[in-house]
Amino acid sequence: MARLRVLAVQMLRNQREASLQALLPQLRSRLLEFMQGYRKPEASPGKVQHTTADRRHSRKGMFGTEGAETPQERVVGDPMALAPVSPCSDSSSSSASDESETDEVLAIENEECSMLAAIENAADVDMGVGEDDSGESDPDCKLPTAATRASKRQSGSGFRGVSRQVHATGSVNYRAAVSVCHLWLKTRHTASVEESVDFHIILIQLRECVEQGVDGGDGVEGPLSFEQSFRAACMQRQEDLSKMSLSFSVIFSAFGVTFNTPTTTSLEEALEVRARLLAAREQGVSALQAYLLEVLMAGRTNVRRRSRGWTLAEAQEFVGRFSARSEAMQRKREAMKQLKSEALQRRKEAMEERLQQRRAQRALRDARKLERQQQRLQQRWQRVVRHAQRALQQEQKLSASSQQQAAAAAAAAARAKVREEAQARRVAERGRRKLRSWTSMKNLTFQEQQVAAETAAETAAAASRNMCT
DNA sequence: GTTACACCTAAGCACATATT
DNA sequence: AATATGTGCTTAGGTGTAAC
Repeated sequence: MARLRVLAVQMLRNQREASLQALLPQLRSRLLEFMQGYRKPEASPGKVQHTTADRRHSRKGMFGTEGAETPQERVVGDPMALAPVSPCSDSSSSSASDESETDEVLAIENEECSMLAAIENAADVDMGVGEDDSGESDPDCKLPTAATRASKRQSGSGFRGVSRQVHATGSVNYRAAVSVCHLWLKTRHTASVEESVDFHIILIQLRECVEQGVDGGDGVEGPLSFEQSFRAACMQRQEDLSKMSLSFSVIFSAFGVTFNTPTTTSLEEALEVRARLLAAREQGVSALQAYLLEVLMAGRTNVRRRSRGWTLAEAQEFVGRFSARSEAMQRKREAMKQLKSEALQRRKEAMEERLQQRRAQRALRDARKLERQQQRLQQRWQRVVRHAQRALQQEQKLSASSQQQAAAAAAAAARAKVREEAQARRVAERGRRKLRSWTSMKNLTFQEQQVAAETAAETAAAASRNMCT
């Protein structure tokens, strides 16, 4: 394990500048080499037999009281190939140079560990998407999409599709599992992570083969049904599959209920259950319930270990969930619809209310405007009235004064007339006096008398005019 | 609705120890 | 010695759920 770390870190250090694409296959192949080298010597497929010796050995290893670690224990104790380890754990089997390098590794482990994990993931991606020509391609241990890579969910084993179980006693087990179109394939548990990874690789190859068969891909004569394709793929890998003690269950969700059928070791049974469940789902809730009830109540023969059976009441209660859930979903849909329409109604009402408010506001504004206009008119009117009154008063004043003036004028005119008349009389008197004096002057010619008379008349007239002005 | 897990429960086995 | 019972461990089967 330490060697692997050293190799990994060396490669990282040496090739940090190199492109990731170039680095990943090498790292991956080294990892697989290591894992191959550490493969458990005994390969006992099928049921695991616990001999007394095995168990004693296992217990010694478990409690760590005596004896050297077996390879298996080392793998179990160090399930993550690239996980941190204590410095002394590998000291007995490591060379001096390895030790120093291990120390170095440990020193930079914190820094590198996350990077290694990232690279491991990236390597998986690389192998899942791009093809590795090394012949050790592992299309299986992959995190194929960015979305999956970003997922917080992480396999405890460090390998996609291989789950890890740690028991209270500290023992660790691995199991590979893959789902293929509702069919869930699980291998037996193994104590060795690499064995489970191998199993998972085989399962993924199987899945790809099945999908190719269904799609009518390369080397396949036309599209096959899922069952045909699955059977054919299993036939091709019969030898590998026999080592894995595969068990099948159908994972399915319908009408809002997710469930899985009881596990079976019979592929044919699993395929049939799957096909019939899919068909029943198409037909509706009651058809699905009927068939599922049949499945649950059927005696189970193709199992390694029988789990609890279903009583009729339990099975009925379970299948009843479908109709209940279906009804609940229907109710939910209706409720949603109702809510939606209510929301729409509320929105409409709110809009109407806002509109009314706006109208009321506008009316209020208009009323205020009108009021202001009226006030202005009123004020203007009042001003006009005051003005008119003042004008009238002035008029009246004027009229009164003009009357006084007229009266005064009339009085003055009368006085003037009197004066004028008096003047005229005086002038006339003077003229008469002159005339009398002229008559006394008898020696004046007639013409001179005429001129004198005219002059006297003009003087009288001028005097009269002067009086008038 | 599907997939890929993590996690839990319990069946089944082997062994130790107590009882007959 | 035979049998019953308790304990420890492995692993099959099943459930829940996050992420998509």
